[in-house]
Amino acid sequence: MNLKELAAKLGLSPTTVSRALNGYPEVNESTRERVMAAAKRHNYRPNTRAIRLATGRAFAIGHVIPLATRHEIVNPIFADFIAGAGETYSRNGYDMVLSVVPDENEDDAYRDLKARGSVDGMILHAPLMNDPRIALMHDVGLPFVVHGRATGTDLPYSWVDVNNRRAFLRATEFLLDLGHTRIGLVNGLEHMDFAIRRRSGYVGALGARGITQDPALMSSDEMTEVAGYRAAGRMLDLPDPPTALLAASMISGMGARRAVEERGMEMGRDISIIIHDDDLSYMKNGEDVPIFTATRSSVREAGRLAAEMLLALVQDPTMGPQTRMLEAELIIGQSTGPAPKPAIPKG
Amino acid sequence: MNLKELAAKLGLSPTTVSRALNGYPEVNESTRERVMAAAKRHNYRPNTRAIRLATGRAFAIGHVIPLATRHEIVNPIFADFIAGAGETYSRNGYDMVLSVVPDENEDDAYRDLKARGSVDGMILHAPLMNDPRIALMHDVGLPFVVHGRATGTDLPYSWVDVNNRRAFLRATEFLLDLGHTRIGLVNGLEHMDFAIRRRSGYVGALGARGITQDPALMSSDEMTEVAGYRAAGRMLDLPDPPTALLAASMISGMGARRAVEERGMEMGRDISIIIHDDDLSYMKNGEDVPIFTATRSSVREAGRLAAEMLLALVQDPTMGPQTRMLEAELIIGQSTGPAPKPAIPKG
DNA sequence: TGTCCCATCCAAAGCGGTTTGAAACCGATT
DNA sequence: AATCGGTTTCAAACCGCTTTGGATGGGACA
Repeated sequence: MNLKELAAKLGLSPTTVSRALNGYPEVNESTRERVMAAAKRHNYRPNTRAIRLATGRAFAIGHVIPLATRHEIVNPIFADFIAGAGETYSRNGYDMVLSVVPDENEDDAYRDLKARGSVDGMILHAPLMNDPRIALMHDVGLPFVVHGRATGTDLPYSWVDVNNRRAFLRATEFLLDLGHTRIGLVNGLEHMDFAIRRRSGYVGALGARGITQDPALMSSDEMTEVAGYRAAGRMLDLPDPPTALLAASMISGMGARRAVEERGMEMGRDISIIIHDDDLSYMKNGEDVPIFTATRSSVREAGRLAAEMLLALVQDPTMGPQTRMLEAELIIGQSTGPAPKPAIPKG
Repeated sequence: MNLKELAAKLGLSPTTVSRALNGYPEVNESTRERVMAAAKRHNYRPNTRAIRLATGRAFAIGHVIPLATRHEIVNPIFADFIAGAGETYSRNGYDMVLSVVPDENEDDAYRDLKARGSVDGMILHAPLMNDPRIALMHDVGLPFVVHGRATGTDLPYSWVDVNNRRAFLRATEFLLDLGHTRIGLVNGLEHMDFAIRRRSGYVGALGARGITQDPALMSSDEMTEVAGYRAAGRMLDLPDPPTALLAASMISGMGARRAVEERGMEMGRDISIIIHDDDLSYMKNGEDVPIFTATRSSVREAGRLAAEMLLALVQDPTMGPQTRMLEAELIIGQSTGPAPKPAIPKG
């Protein structure tokens, strides 16, 4: 059932039917009702392919997912972001198209989506320091929103981000207040902007208390369980091991916990751990009592907000760059406690 | 730059240019080369919106993601499947459109995607027992592939699935061979087909050795860390606790591990754990030595295979239902060992 | 009664490709 | 020179919708 057939059945022109369905004023209310009723009765749905061609709009938002070789973006965090964004899209009648491409083709993917007219806007994931994609997107000329920020870029752009620096600053201060002075950082990859900011918060807090940073207590790797395990393990095996750890994610934290428990230590007593909790639906930080003390900020909510921002930009491209900073909460769980007294009693 | 402009520049008709670019035989080779060169030079990309309308095909595959209220599908396993499938799509010039909808609208979402012509085929996720979506999809009339199977459905359909029953049968036998007789099952939700099959494998293996099943040793819940923790904890606190556990996923297993370690036990010595490992990119089961003994089958690979199967079906709809059964490997890790001698010597 | 203005509806021209049916061209054959 | 078959090209219709630019008709007003 298409527009023409429906119009014929009603004894009206396609023009009028189209207008009636799309709420244009120049159609008699009784006619509109008749059209609406007939549309429902015949289960008419306008063909999106035709709408897209006719309007020149795609009613779709693109997400490019680079694959594998450089680093892996398809992680649980990404999944939750997508879920949040997708929710917003479908509520607004937009499709979400994911383009999974080998990362050497990433630039082409953005250009292609634009040139072939498959999307009206895009979300940029996992921005790096000086991320070249910001310039690329300006060149491409499609509205876009970055999930995160790209330090070093001087071009304007819209973003939604967590205040990563402040989150890790506060987490570090919290540990310092508990008497910890040897604090290890199990960070994400530090070519990623968020990881740089987190480190800056960590370093800043230490500096403010006059504690000099120790490179042996700072690691940077993928946010996987295994990487967290490895990094934590290395630090714990130092002659002068940390009494507290800061981990980049729930998953890193689980790895760290494995390393801790493997060494017969107990979290919250022998060693304190704070993680950043993205509030993933499948990886909740415990139930009533949080497992980990954590800086928490829902990445799903970030997805929703980024999508809303982007749709607004798509609807009104004259709107200038928008920004939205989310603050992480500091949630106290069972994984932190006062710094243990040194093993060799000092008095 | 569109087709008409390009044709004008070349002094050719749009027809010829279109044919030249699409490899039709009725165009002079020298003309084709001239056209190809010009297309590249002017960076011409055909507008997908127009192609879609003209050909009546969407060049896109749909995935419907029901949201939240019933159960949560947006999990790391899903993410990896999507990554695998997406890879195949883009290699074949197809888009992947995700439709994230409140689950009470799930049926409408399938119908909508078809009626509005946004996709040429769909993948069905997380099939249930007697899943009504199989009938729905037959009604909708688009090619589709199910990731998993739907026990109880008598309609034909294409699927890609892991041999879940056999995997859990073998895992259970492995534990029995190690002398375990009290084996707990930390299963996924048992309205999901894969969970039913796993239980059937587990029950089957016990039965074959004449061990009567104990309802207290069988749990069914979401595959989250917390749920795994809770289920394992409950079993461990029984007067007659299990000496081994079978967990539904890496994440459930991590929860189980937490419960185990919280009780001062050691995995592989005091209690054996086998998990099902979907070989998730962000949640590898250790490095050289696996953390958990596991039944392993890459869900990402399943995504690739399902996508390939679907594209074949889309290209040739007369092709009958296809099926593909994947066997899980049994990987020996550090989490299993012989059943501990009973605490109170019996003889 | 004739005009004018609205409210309402419609024909037709896009959108940017694909595809059908026919025309133009060319060398070969009679 | 006329005919023919094959190759190459093109004009125009079409996909299913939106949107522009009228047309139509009826009531208000002079």
